[in-house]
Amino acid sequence: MPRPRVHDDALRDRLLDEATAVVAEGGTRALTVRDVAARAGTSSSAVYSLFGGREALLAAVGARAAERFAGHLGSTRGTGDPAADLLALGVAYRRFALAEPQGYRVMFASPGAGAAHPAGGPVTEEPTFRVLQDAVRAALAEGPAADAYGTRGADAEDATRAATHVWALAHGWVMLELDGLLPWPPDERDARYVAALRAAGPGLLAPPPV
Amino acid sequence: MPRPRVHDDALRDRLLDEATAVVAEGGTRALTVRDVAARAGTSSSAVYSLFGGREALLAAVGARAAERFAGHLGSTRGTGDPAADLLALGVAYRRFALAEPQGYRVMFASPGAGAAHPAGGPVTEEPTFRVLQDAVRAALAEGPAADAYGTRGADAEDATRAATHVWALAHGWVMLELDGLLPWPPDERDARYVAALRAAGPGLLAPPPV
DNA sequence: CTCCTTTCGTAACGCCGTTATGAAACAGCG
DNA sequence: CGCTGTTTCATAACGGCGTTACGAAAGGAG
Repeated sequence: MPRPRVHDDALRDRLLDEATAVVAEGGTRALTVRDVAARAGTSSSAVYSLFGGREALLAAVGARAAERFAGHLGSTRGTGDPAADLLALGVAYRRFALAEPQGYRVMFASPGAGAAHPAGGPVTEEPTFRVLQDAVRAALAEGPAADAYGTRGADAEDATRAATHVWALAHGWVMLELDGLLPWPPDERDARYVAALRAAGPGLLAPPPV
Repeated sequence: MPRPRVHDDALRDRLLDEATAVVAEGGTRALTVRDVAARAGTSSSAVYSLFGGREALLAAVGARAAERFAGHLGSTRGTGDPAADLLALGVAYRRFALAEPQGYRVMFASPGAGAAHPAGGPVTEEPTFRVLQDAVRAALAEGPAADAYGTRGADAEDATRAATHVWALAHGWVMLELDGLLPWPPDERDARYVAALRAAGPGLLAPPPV
Protein backbone atom coordinates (compact mmCIF):
# COMPACT_ATOMS: atom_id res chain seq x y z
CA MET A 1 0.00 0.00 0.00
CA PRO A 2 2.85 2.38 0.38
CA ARG A 3 4.36 4.74 -2.10
CA PRO A 4 7.24 2.95 -3.92
CA ARG A 5 10.70 3.47 -2.47
CA VAL A 6 13.21 5.58 -4.30
CA HIS A 7 15.71 5.77 -1.45
CA ASP A 8 17.13 2.35 -2.18
CA ASP A 9 20.59 0.87 -2.33
CA ALA A 10 21.12 2.06 -5.89
CA LEU A 11 20.53 5.64 -4.84
CA ARG A 12 22.78 5.08 -1.87
CA ASP A 13 25.56 4.05 -4.21
CA ARG A 14 25.02 7.04 -6.44
CA LEU A 15 25.13 9.38 -3.47
CA LEU A 16 28.31 7.73 -2.29
CA ASP A 17 29.82 8.10 -5.75
CA GLU A 18 29.02 11.79 -5.87
CA ALA A 19 30.20 12.36 -2.33
CA THR A 20 33.46 10.58 -3.08
CA ALA A 21 33.97 12.71 -6.17
CA VAL A 22 33.26 15.92 -4.30
CA VAL A 23 35.63 15.03 -1.49
CA ALA A 24 38.33 13.93 -3.91
CA GLU A 25 37.98 17.26 -5.65
CA GLY A 26 37.76 19.71 -2.79
CA GLY A 27 38.20 17.85 0.48
CA THR A 28 35.71 17.21 3.23
CA ARG A 29 35.09 20.93 3.52
CA ALA A 30 33.54 21.01 0.06
CA LEU A 31 30.99 18.33 0.80
CA THR A 32 27.49 19.57 1.48
CA VAL A 33 24.37 17.50 1.82
CA ARG A 34 22.39 19.66 -0.57
CA ASP A 35 25.02 19.57 -3.28
CA VAL A 36 25.51 15.82 -3.16
CA ALA A 37 21.77 15.24 -3.23
CA ALA A 38 21.34 17.55 -6.21
CA ARG A 39 24.18 15.83 -8.10
CA ALA A 40 22.47 12.50 -7.54
CA GLY A 41 19.17 13.94 -8.70
CA THR A 42 17.40 13.61 -5.39
CA SER A 43 16.66 15.69 -2.33
CA SER A 44 18.70 16.20 0.78
CA SER A 45 16.37 14.05 2.80
CA ALA A 46 17.73 11.03 0.92
CA VAL A 47 21.05 11.53 2.65
CA TYR A 48 19.29 11.42 5.98
CA SER A 49 17.21 8.36 5.27
CA LEU A 50 20.13 6.45 3.69
CA PHE A 51 23.07 7.57 5.81
CA GLY A 52 21.84 9.56 8.76
CA GLY A 53 23.49 12.88 8.12
CA ARG A 54 26.53 14.59 6.70
CA GLU A 55 28.96 13.07 9.20
CA ALA A 56 27.72 9.56 8.48
CA LEU A 57 28.02 10.21 4.76
CA LEU A 58 31.62 11.26 5.28
CA ALA A 59 32.22 8.12 7.30
CA ALA A 60 30.87 6.06 4.41
CA VAL A 61 33.20 7.89 2.03
CA GLY A 62 36.04 7.02 4.38
CA ALA A 63 34.98 3.40 4.57
CA ARG A 64 34.92 3.17 0.80
CA ALA A 65 38.36 4.77 0.60
CA ALA A 66 39.59 2.25 3.16
CA GLU A 67 38.34 -0.56 0.94
CA ARG A 68 40.15 0.81 -2.09
CA PHE A 69 43.20 1.34 0.07
CA ALA A 70 43.18 -2.23 1.30
CA GLY A 71 42.69 -3.46 -2.24
CA HIS A 72 45.56 -1.31 -3.46
CA LEU A 73 47.86 -2.67 -0.78
CA GLY A 74 46.73 -6.22 -1.36
CA SER A 75 47.47 -5.98 -5.07
CA THR A 76 51.22 -5.96 -4.46
CA ARG A 77 52.08 -9.56 -4.99
CA GLY A 78 54.84 -11.33 -3.22
CA THR A 79 58.18 -11.88 -4.95
CA GLY A 80 59.47 -14.43 -2.49
CA ASP A 81 61.77 -11.95 -0.81
CA PRO A 82 59.91 -10.82 2.34
CA ALA A 83 62.08 -7.75 2.86
CA ALA A 84 61.53 -6.60 -0.70
CA ASP A 85 57.82 -7.29 -0.40
CA LEU A 86 57.57 -5.21 2.75
CA LEU A 87 59.38 -2.37 1.05
CA ALA A 88 57.05 -2.63 -1.94
CA LEU A 89 54.12 -2.49 0.43
CA GLY A 90 55.47 0.70 1.97
CA VAL A 91 55.88 2.19 -1.48
CA ALA A 92 52.32 1.20 -2.42
CA TYR A 93 51.09 2.77 0.79
CA ARG A 94 52.54 6.13 -0.13
CA ARG A 95 51.52 5.83 -3.78
CA PHE A 96 47.88 5.52 -2.75
CA ALA A 97 48.12 8.49 -0.40
CA LEU A 98 49.60 10.66 -3.15
CA ALA A 99 47.12 9.44 -5.75
CA GLU A 100 44.10 10.01 -3.52
CA PRO A 101 45.20 12.52 -0.92
CA GLN A 102 41.67 13.46 0.09
CA GLY A 103 40.68 9.83 0.41
CA TYR A 104 43.68 9.22 2.61
CA ARG A 105 42.82 12.24 4.71
CA VAL A 106 39.22 11.16 5.17
CA MET A 107 40.47 7.88 6.54
CA PHE A 108 43.04 9.29 8.93
CA ALA A 109 43.09 13.05 9.26
CA SER A 110 39.38 13.66 9.39
CA PRO A 111 37.71 15.27 12.39
CA GLY A 112 37.18 12.23 14.56
CA ALA A 113 39.27 9.99 12.38
CA GLY A 114 37.90 6.92 14.08
CA ALA A 115 34.74 7.42 12.04
CA ALA A 116 36.08 5.50 9.07
CA HIS A 117 37.23 2.69 11.30
CA PRO A 118 34.88 0.30 13.04
CA ALA A 119 33.90 1.89 16.34
CA GLY A 120 35.85 0.34 19.15
CA GLY A 121 37.07 -2.46 16.94
CA PRO A 122 40.75 -3.16 17.36
CA VAL A 123 42.83 -1.66 14.60
CA THR A 124 44.79 -4.87 14.27
CA GLU A 125 41.77 -6.53 12.69
CA GLU A 126 41.27 -4.01 9.92
CA PRO A 127 42.17 -5.26 6.45
CA THR A 128 44.64 -2.46 5.89
CA PHE A 129 46.57 -3.32 9.01
CA ARG A 130 46.31 -7.02 8.36
CA VAL A 131 48.06 -6.71 5.02
CA LEU A 132 50.88 -4.83 6.66
CA GLN A 133 50.99 -7.21 9.58
CA ASP A 134 51.22 -10.22 7.29
CA ALA A 135 54.05 -8.70 5.31
CA VAL A 136 55.89 -7.93 8.51
CA ARG A 137 55.27 -11.43 9.80
CA ALA A 138 56.77 -12.88 6.65
CA ALA A 139 59.79 -10.62 6.96
CA LEU A 140 60.22 -11.70 10.58
CA ALA A 141 59.92 -15.38 9.70
CA GLU A 142 62.64 -15.49 7.11
CA GLY A 143 65.15 -13.13 5.63
CA PRO A 144 67.71 -10.96 7.36
CA ALA A 145 65.38 -9.80 10.15
CA ALA A 146 64.64 -13.37 11.22
CA ASP A 147 68.22 -13.94 12.25
CA ALA A 148 67.97 -11.32 14.98
CA TYR A 149 65.26 -13.32 16.67
CA GLY A 150 67.40 -16.42 16.75
CA THR A 151 65.86 -19.57 18.06
CA ARG A 152 63.07 -17.81 19.95
CA GLY A 153 61.40 -16.79 16.72
CA ALA A 154 58.97 -13.94 16.21
CA ASP A 155 55.41 -14.19 17.51
CA ALA A 156 52.23 -12.23 16.80
CA GLU A 157 53.16 -9.61 19.34
CA ASP A 158 56.42 -8.96 17.51
CA ALA A 159 54.57 -8.63 14.22
CA THR A 160 52.06 -6.18 15.68
CA ARG A 161 54.83 -4.10 17.20
CA ALA A 162 56.96 -3.98 14.08
CA ALA A 163 53.96 -3.35 11.84
CA THR A 164 52.87 -0.44 13.99
CA HIS A 165 56.35 1.02 13.91
CA VAL A 166 56.53 0.82 10.15
CA TRP A 167 53.01 2.19 9.89
CA ALA A 168 53.88 5.18 12.07
CA LEU A 169 56.86 6.01 9.90
CA ALA A 170 54.96 5.70 6.62
CA HIS A 171 51.94 7.54 7.97
CA GLY A 172 54.05 10.36 9.39
CA TRP A 173 56.02 10.73 6.19
CA VAL A 174 52.90 10.77 4.06
CA MET A 175 51.15 13.28 6.30
CA LEU A 176 54.15 15.60 6.23
CA GLU A 177 54.32 15.24 2.47
CA LEU A 178 50.61 15.91 1.95
CA ASP A 179 50.89 18.98 4.17
CA GLY A 180 53.85 20.27 2.18
CA LEU A 181 56.26 19.98 5.09
CA LEU A 182 59.00 17.89 3.53
CA PRO A 183 62.16 19.89 2.89
CA TRP A 184 62.79 18.34 -0.51
CA PRO A 185 61.41 18.99 -3.99
CA PRO A 186 58.84 16.49 -5.29
CA ASP A 187 61.19 14.75 -7.69
CA GLU A 188 63.48 13.69 -4.86
CA ARG A 189 60.84 12.35 -2.54
CA ASP A 190 60.39 8.90 -4.06
CA ALA A 191 63.99 8.02 -3.45
CA ARG A 192 64.08 9.75 -0.09
CA TYR A 193 61.09 7.77 1.09
CA VAL A 194 62.53 4.47 0.03
CA ALA A 195 65.78 5.42 1.70
CA ALA A 196 63.93 6.21 4.93
CA LEU A 197 62.14 2.87 4.88
CA ARG A 198 65.37 1.04 4.17
CA ALA A 199 67.20 2.92 6.90
CA ALA A 200 64.56 2.41 9.58
CA GLY A 201 63.45 -1.06 8.58
CA PRO A 202 66.05 -3.26 10.27
CA GLY A 203 65.77 -1.40 13.57
CA LEU A 204 61.99 -1.38 13.56
CA LEU A 205 61.80 -5.07 12.73
CA ALA A 206 64.40 -6.11 15.26
CA PRO A 207 63.35 -7.72 18.54
CA PRO A 208 63.22 -5.45 21.59
CA PRO A 209 66.45 -5.42 23.64
CA VAL A 210 66.46 -8.10 26.35
CA MET B 1 39.27 63.38 14.53
CA PRO B 2 38.30 59.75 14.41
CA ARG B 3 36.37 57.72 16.84
CA PRO B 4 38.81 56.03 19.27
CA ARG B 5 39.96 52.55 18.31
CA VAL B 6 38.80 49.61 20.29
CA HIS B 7 40.08 46.99 17.85
CA ASP B 8 43.63 47.23 19.09
CA ASP B 9 46.37 44.75 19.91
CA ALA B 10 44.99 44.15 23.38
CA LEU B 11 41.67 43.03 21.93
CA ARG B 12 43.53 40.95 19.40
CA ASP B 13 45.25 39.13 22.21
CA ARG B 14 42.00 38.57 24.07
CA LEU B 15 40.38 37.19 20.95
CA LEU B 16 43.33 34.91 20.41
CA ASP B 17 43.11 33.75 24.02
CA GLU B 18 39.45 32.93 23.69
CA ALA B 19 39.92 31.26 20.33
CA THR B 20 42.75 29.14 21.72
CA ALA B 21 40.59 28.10 24.65
CA VAL B 22 37.67 27.19 22.42
CA VAL B 23 39.86 25.14 20.09
CA ALA B 24 41.60 23.43 22.99
CA GLU B 25 38.20 22.49 24.35
CA GLY B 26 36.33 21.38 21.28
CA GLY B 27 38.66 21.44 18.30
CA THR B 28 38.60 23.67 15.26
CA ARG B 29 35.06 22.59 14.57
CA ALA B 30 33.84 24.32 17.72
CA LEU B 31 35.32 27.68 16.84
CA THR B 32 32.85 30.22 15.53
CA VAL B 33 33.49 33.89 14.88
CA ARG B 34 30.40 35.00 16.75
CA ASP B 35 31.17 32.95 19.84
CA VAL B 36 34.77 34.07 20.13
CA ALA B 37 33.75 37.69 19.69
CA ALA B 38 31.06 37.41 22.35
CA ARG B 39 33.50 35.78 24.78
CA ALA B 40 35.89 38.67 24.28
CA GLY B 41 33.08 41.15 24.79
CA THR B 42 33.12 42.55 21.29
CA SER B 43 31.38 42.01 17.98
CA SER B 44 32.21 39.62 15.20
CA SER B 45 33.49 42.45 13.03
CA ALA B 46 36.49 42.71 15.37
CA VAL B 47 37.66 39.32 14.13
CA TYR B 48 37.53 40.63 10.58
CA SER B 49 39.34 43.89 11.24
CA LEU B 50 42.02 42.23 13.41
CA PHE B 51 42.50 38.88 11.66
CA GLY B 52 40.65 38.84 8.40
CA GLY B 53 38.23 36.00 8.98
CA ARG B 54 37.73 32.69 10.68
CA GLU B 55 40.45 30.91 8.73
CA ALA B 56 43.00 33.58 9.56
CA LEU B 57 42.01 33.41 13.21
CA LEU B 58 42.61 29.67 13.15
CA ALA B 59 45.98 30.25 11.54
CA ALA B 60 46.85 32.63 14.36
CA VAL B 61 45.81 30.00 16.89
CA GLY B 62 48.10 27.57 15.09
CA ALA B 63 50.97 30.03 15.06
CA ARG B 64 50.61 30.58 18.80
CA ALA B 65 50.53 26.82 19.36
CA ALA B 66 53.68 26.52 17.26
CA GLU B 67 55.38 29.07 19.51
CA ARG B 68 54.43 27.16 22.63
CA PHE B 69 55.51 23.96 20.93
CA ALA B 70 58.91 25.36 20.03
CA GLY B 71 59.30 26.67 23.58
CA HIS B 72 58.35 23.31 24.99
CA LEU B 73 60.89 21.52 22.83
CA GLY B 74 63.56 24.10 23.56
CA SER B 75 63.10 23.68 27.30
CA THR B 76 64.68 20.23 27.24
CA ARG B 77 68.21 21.00 28.30
CA GLY B 78 71.20 19.10 27.11
CA THR B 79 72.76 16.47 29.32
CA GLY B 80 75.97 16.15 27.36
CA ASP B 81 74.91 12.88 25.80
CA PRO B 82 73.60 13.76 22.31
CA ALA B 83 71.79 10.47 21.83
CA ALA B 84 69.99 10.82 25.16
CA ASP B 85 69.15 14.44 24.36
CA LEU B 86 67.65 13.48 21.04
CA LEU B 87 65.57 10.81 22.70
CA ALA B 88 64.42 13.30 25.34
CA LEU B 89 63.44 15.68 22.55
CA GLY B 90 61.36 12.98 20.94
CA VAL B 91 59.67 12.31 24.25
CA ALA B 92 58.98 16.02 24.75
CA TYR B 93 57.54 16.15 21.25
CA ARG B 94 54.96 13.51 22.07
CA ARG B 95 54.27 14.92 25.53
CA PHE B 96 53.22 18.25 24.01
CA ALA B 97 51.01 16.55 21.47
CA LEU B 98 49.25 14.55 24.18
CA ALA B 99 48.96 17.56 26.49
CA GLU B 100 47.54 19.84 23.80
CA PRO B 101 46.11 17.53 21.16
CA GLN B 102 43.97 20.20 19.57
CA GLY B 103 46.89 22.62 19.45
CA TYR B 104 48.97 19.94 17.77
CA ARG B 105 46.20 19.23 15.29
CA VAL B 106 45.77 22.90 14.40
CA MET B 107 49.45 23.01 13.53
CA PHE B 108 49.56 19.88 11.45
CA ALA B 109 46.25 18.23 10.77
CA SER B 110 44.21 21.33 10.02
CA PRO B 111 42.54 21.90 6.67
CA GLY B 112 45.39 23.41 4.72
CA ALA B 113 47.91 22.71 7.43
CA GLY B 114 50.40 25.03 5.84
CA ALA B 115 48.38 27.87 7.34
CA ALA B 116 50.18 27.73 10.65
CA HIS B 117 53.52 27.67 8.91
CA PRO B 118 55.01 30.62 7.06
CA ALA B 119 53.65 30.50 3.53
CA GLY B 120 56.25 29.15 1.18
CA GLY B 121 58.96 29.47 3.80
CA PRO B 122 61.15 26.41 3.99
CA VAL B 123 60.23 24.16 6.87
CA THR B 124 63.87 23.79 7.79
CA GLU B 125 63.89 27.35 9.05
CA GLU B 126 61.03 27.01 11.47
CA PRO B 127 61.98 27.05 15.15
CA THR B 128 60.39 23.70 15.77
CA PHE B 129 62.39 22.01 13.07
CA ARG B 130 65.57 23.87 14.02
CA VAL B 131 65.47 22.48 17.53
CA LEU B 132 65.17 18.96 16.17
CA GLN B 133 67.79 19.60 13.52
CA ASP B 134 70.27 20.88 16.11
CA ALA B 135 69.74 17.86 18.34
CA VAL B 136 70.28 15.57 15.37
CA ARG B 137 73.36 17.46 14.33
CA ALA B 138 74.81 17.04 17.80
CA ALA B 139 74.05 13.33 17.71
CA LEU B 140 75.73 13.06 14.33
CA ALA B 141 78.80 14.96 15.49
CA GLU B 142 79.61 12.82 18.48
CA GLY B 143 78.30 9.69 20.08
CA PRO B 144 77.61 6.29 18.52
CA ALA B 145 76.05 7.63 15.33
CA ALA B 146 79.12 9.71 14.52
CA ASP B 147 81.25 6.63 14.08
CA ALA B 148 79.18 5.47 11.12
CA TYR B 149 80.13 8.62 9.23
CA GLY B 150 83.81 7.97 9.80
CA THR B 151 86.21 10.58 8.56
CA ARG B 152 83.76 12.14 6.13
CA GLY B 153 81.68 13.57 8.97
CA ALA B 154 78.06 14.61 8.84
CA ASP B 155 77.02 17.79 7.07
CA ALA B 156 73.86 19.91 7.10
CA GLU B 157 72.26 17.71 4.48
CA ASP B 158 72.73 14.68 6.69
CA ALA B 159 71.18 16.53 9.63
CA THR B 160 68.19 17.63 7.58
CA ARG B 161 67.66 14.12 6.30
CA ALA B 162 67.95 12.43 9.67
CA ALA B 163 65.84 15.09 11.37
CA THR B 164 63.08 14.64 8.82
CA HIS B 165 63.18 10.88 9.26
CA VAL B 166 62.87 11.18 13.02
CA TRP B 167 60.17 13.80 12.62
CA ALA B 168 58.15 11.56 10.34
CA LEU B 169 58.30 8.70 12.83
CA ALA B 170 57.32 10.88 15.80
CA HIS B 171 54.62 12.69 13.86
CA GLY B 172 53.16 9.49 12.52
CA TRP B 173 53.16 7.84 15.92
CA VAL B 174 51.53 10.85 17.54
CA MET B 175 48.89 11.15 14.85
CA LEU B 176 48.01 7.47 15.14
CA GLU B 177 47.85 7.82 18.90
CA LEU B 178 45.65 10.94 18.80
CA ASP B 179 43.33 9.19 16.37
CA GLY B 180 43.08 6.16 18.63
CA LEU B 181 44.75 3.83 16.14
CA LEU B 182 47.51 2.39 18.29
CA PRO B 183 46.88 -1.25 19.19
CA TRP B 184 48.06 -0.85 22.80
CA PRO B 185 46.39 0.46 25.95
CA PRO B 186 47.42 3.96 27.10
CA ASP B 187 49.59 2.79 29.96
CA GLU B 188 51.90 0.90 27.61
CA ARG B 189 52.36 3.64 25.07
CA ASP B 190 55.05 5.63 26.82
CA ALA B 191 57.41 2.69 26.83
CA ARG B 192 56.38 1.58 23.36
CA TYR B 193 57.11 5.00 21.94
CA VAL B 194 60.53 5.19 23.53
CA ALA B 195 61.23 1.69 22.27
CA ALA B 196 60.26 2.71 18.75
CA LEU B 197 62.53 5.75 18.85
CA ARG B 198 65.38 3.64 20.19
CA ALA B 199 64.83 0.97 17.59
CA ALA B 200 64.61 3.30 14.61
CA GLY B 201 67.14 5.87 15.78
CA PRO B 202 70.41 4.27 14.70
CA GLY B 203 69.12 3.43 11.23
CA LEU B 204 67.56 6.83 10.68
CA LEU B 205 70.69 8.64 11.81
CA ALA B 206 73.06 6.49 9.81
CA PRO B 207 74.57 7.78 6.57
CA PRO B 208 72.93 6.66 3.34
CA PRO B 209 74.49 3.53 1.83
CA VAL B 210 77.32 4.30 -0.62
C1' DC C 1 27.52 74.18 18.17
C1' DT C 2 28.13 72.00 13.59
C1' DC C 3 30.39 69.28 10.35
C1' DC C 4 33.44 65.73 8.89
C1' DT C 5 36.17 61.73 9.25
C1' DT C 6 36.98 57.46 11.17
C1' DT C 7 35.42 53.32 13.59
C1' DC C 8 32.72 49.75 15.08
C1' DG C 9 28.20 47.31 16.46
C1' DT C 10 24.08 45.81 14.11
C1' DA C 11 21.58 43.89 10.73
C1' DA C 12 21.22 41.67 6.46
C1' DC C 13 22.58 38.03 2.89
C1' DG C 14 23.33 33.56 1.36
C1' DC C 15 24.41 29.06 2.65
C1' DC C 16 24.69 25.30 5.74
C1' DG C 17 22.83 20.85 8.50
C1' DT C 18 18.80 19.25 10.18
C1' DT C 19 13.85 18.58 10.95
C1' DA C 20 8.85 19.13 10.40
C1' DT C 21 5.18 18.92 7.15
C1' DG C 22 2.23 18.08 3.52
C1' DA C 23 1.75 16.24 -1.08
C1' DA C 24 2.35 11.97 -3.73
C1' DA C 25 1.79 7.22 -4.80
C1' DC C 26 -0.05 2.85 -4.42
C1' DA C 27 -2.97 -1.48 -2.12
C1' DG C 28 -7.14 -2.91 -0.58
C1' DC C 29 -12.02 -2.32 -0.13
C1' DG C 30 -16.83 -0.68 -0.87
C1' DC D 1 -14.14 2.65 -10.33
C1' DG D 2 -13.64 5.86 -6.43
C1' DC D 3 -12.38 6.19 -1.61
C1' DT D 4 -9.35 5.50 2.15
C1' DG D 5 -5.44 4.51 4.60
C1' DT D 6 -0.56 4.04 4.87
C1' DT D 7 3.93 4.76 3.65
C1' DT D 8 7.48 7.69 1.42
C1' DC D 9 9.76 11.46 -0.10
C1' DA D 10 10.39 16.49 -1.81
C1' DT D 11 9.63 20.94 -0.06
C1' DA D 12 9.80 24.35 3.11
C1' DA D 13 10.99 26.05 7.52
C1' DC D 14 14.38 26.74 11.49
C1' DG D 15 18.38 28.05 13.76
C1' DG D 16 23.13 29.07 13.09
C1' DC D 17 27.10 29.97 10.43
C1' DG D 18 30.84 33.22 7.83
C1' DT D 19 30.89 37.34 5.73
C1' DT D 20 29.64 42.01 4.27
C1' DA D 21 26.99 46.32 3.90
C1' DC D 22 25.32 49.99 6.51
C1' DG D 23 24.30 53.40 9.79
C1' DA D 24 25.05 55.06 14.44
C1' DA D 25 28.70 56.65 17.56
C1' DA D 26 32.60 59.43 18.81
C1' DG D 27 35.70 62.94 18.88
C1' DG D 28 38.68 66.85 16.47
C1' DA D 29 38.30 71.05 13.34
C1' DG D 30 36.08 75.18 12.09
